[in-house]
Amino acid sequence: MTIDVHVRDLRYFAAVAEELHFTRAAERLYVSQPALSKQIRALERQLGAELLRRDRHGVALTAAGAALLPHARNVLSAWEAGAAAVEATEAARRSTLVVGMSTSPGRGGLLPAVRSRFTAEHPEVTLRLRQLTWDDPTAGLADGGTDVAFVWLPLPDEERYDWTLVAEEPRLLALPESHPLAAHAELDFADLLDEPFLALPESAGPLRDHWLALDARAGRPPRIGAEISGAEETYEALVAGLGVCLVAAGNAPLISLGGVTTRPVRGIGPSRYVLAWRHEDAHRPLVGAYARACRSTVGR
Amino acid sequence: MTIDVHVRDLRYFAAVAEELHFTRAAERLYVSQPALSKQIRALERQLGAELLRRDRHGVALTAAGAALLPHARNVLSAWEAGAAAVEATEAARRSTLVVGMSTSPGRGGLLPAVRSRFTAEHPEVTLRLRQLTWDDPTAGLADGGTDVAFVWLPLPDEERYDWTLVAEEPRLLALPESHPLAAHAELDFADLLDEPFLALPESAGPLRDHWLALDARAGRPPRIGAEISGAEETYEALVAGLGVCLVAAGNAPLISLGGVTTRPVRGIGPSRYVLAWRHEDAHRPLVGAYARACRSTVGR
DNA sequence: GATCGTCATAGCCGTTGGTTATCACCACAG
DNA sequence: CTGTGGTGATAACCAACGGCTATGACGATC
Repeated sequence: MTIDVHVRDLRYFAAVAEELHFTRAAERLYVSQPALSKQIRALERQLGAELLRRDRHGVALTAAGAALLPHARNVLSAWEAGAAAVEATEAARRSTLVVGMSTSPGRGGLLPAVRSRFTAEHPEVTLRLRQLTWDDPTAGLADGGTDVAFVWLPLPDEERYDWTLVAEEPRLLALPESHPLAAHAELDFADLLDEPFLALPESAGPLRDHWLALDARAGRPPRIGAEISGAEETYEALVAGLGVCLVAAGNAPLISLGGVTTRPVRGIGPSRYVLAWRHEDAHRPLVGAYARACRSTVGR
Repeated sequence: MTIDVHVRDLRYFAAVAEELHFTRAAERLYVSQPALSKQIRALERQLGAELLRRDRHGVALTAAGAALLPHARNVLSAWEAGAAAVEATEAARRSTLVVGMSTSPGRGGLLPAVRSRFTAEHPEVTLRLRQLTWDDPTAGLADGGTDVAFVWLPLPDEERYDWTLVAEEPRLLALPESHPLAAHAELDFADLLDEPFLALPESAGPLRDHWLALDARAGRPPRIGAEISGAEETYEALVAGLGVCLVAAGNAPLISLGGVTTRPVRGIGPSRYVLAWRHEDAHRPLVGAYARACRSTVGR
């Protein structure tokens, strides 16, 4: 059976113990004298001990009060430190922006350009870059690990996020150079329905379906050759012949290395690459500023 | 502008931070889960910082929460120590009885006899003896310095105290052997009305009047030779011829030293020596026990 | 696809913590 | 002796707090 106390009451007690005068202490604490009187009595009742003796000659500490006073001060300073620590952490958070991304956005120095625009406007802000795996299609937005993120549409829980368009790119088919279909300069998606595909993890949700082009399969389930959650992994799976996969045109260079190539595909739409943030963060100045910096960099 | 907090809320927070599970923490804290949830949110609102992140995968500490946790533990342990200190002090007070007296009660080993009876009944109790000056006719009862006290009636604020009779003794006149009145074996108070008297301090109130035998003066104000607030002082004042004074028969030996003597006085009543305590302490076991020990010692 | 378990919300109610107005008491000046 | 000023305590009132039960939204699981 622990007995708790309001830190305020200890502050009140310490003030009275210092002043040895209720009215003056009440003034110092910006409360009325009866309120102070009542709170001190409540504290005494709660502790089952008389802390202050009031008589004709004034106010004096009792033994119990004298025993409590240093501890009360300890509690007060401990709490002060705690509140300050939270405040400091919070201030750091407010002046730090974490940018999430799955693979590098690349695309001709987009990231450095946005950074320089942003830091020109907010030189005091620390900009942190965070790379996340493909398990999380929101690149850290969902769990608060990031404040803004470069991601591919569609996002899960779409209404929870706002975004601004970075690029809209056609999807190419990535496949081993040795693959029979590599002989064609351009492909038709209808010819790929039976091909094993490399797929994002289940947790990627609608984004996984998008890169499988589920909407172009008329209900026929795709064959899954392997699951991939990184660029190197994808390259290895392609070389190993585990399957083929769609990639955005802008990402083609990342995997078009020895033994892997890409081909245009008819019959599927483009993909949209966006900078996204949580809807509830829309008002945060840094989020807005970064989005603006991104927009004006892209729109140039 | 200081922000206070209820220690309970920190306890709640620490519990959730340890369990990382609201329902389990609520059980451990013996509160309902909604109550816990609400209090944590209130704490977060008060601090203006998210302390815990709740999402599909469970509960996790945020940076602010992690920053707060050790401080919260500090506050909790500081308060625990404070409460324990008060409790210890209070326990000591409950097991200590402070006995006040102005001069030694003397009277044939009364004090040791009461002590041995009392400690036989309460061997665990510390009995402290405290000597007080004649400025305080209640011998420390008024300001709480003592729990019980051997005093002379009448007391100021008589209704505030209870008492049990120790002795009823005639009042003698103490005077220098060289004084003309010392020639008589017995005196009449009417013959003393013009004598300068030694008086207790003003603060002694009605007791001062009693030792001046004000009620036997028919309104004629006494002549005050000096104020006295101790036995040695009284002896010196008598020897110096500053005045005479009344003393209880039982106290006569204390000042009947070289050059000072006492004589019976007709026309004034006796004095009552009592063990007294504050009325509000009447129920305290130790007070009652001491009074009982005193009564049975006296009544023997 | 129903169920379970999680945390959040709603609505209710006794308690708390503040207010102003007033009292009882004492010291002190006239 | 008698006002008068200043002390802390008390009364009456009221908004906010802190707890409860019941219920909801949402994933995870079988």
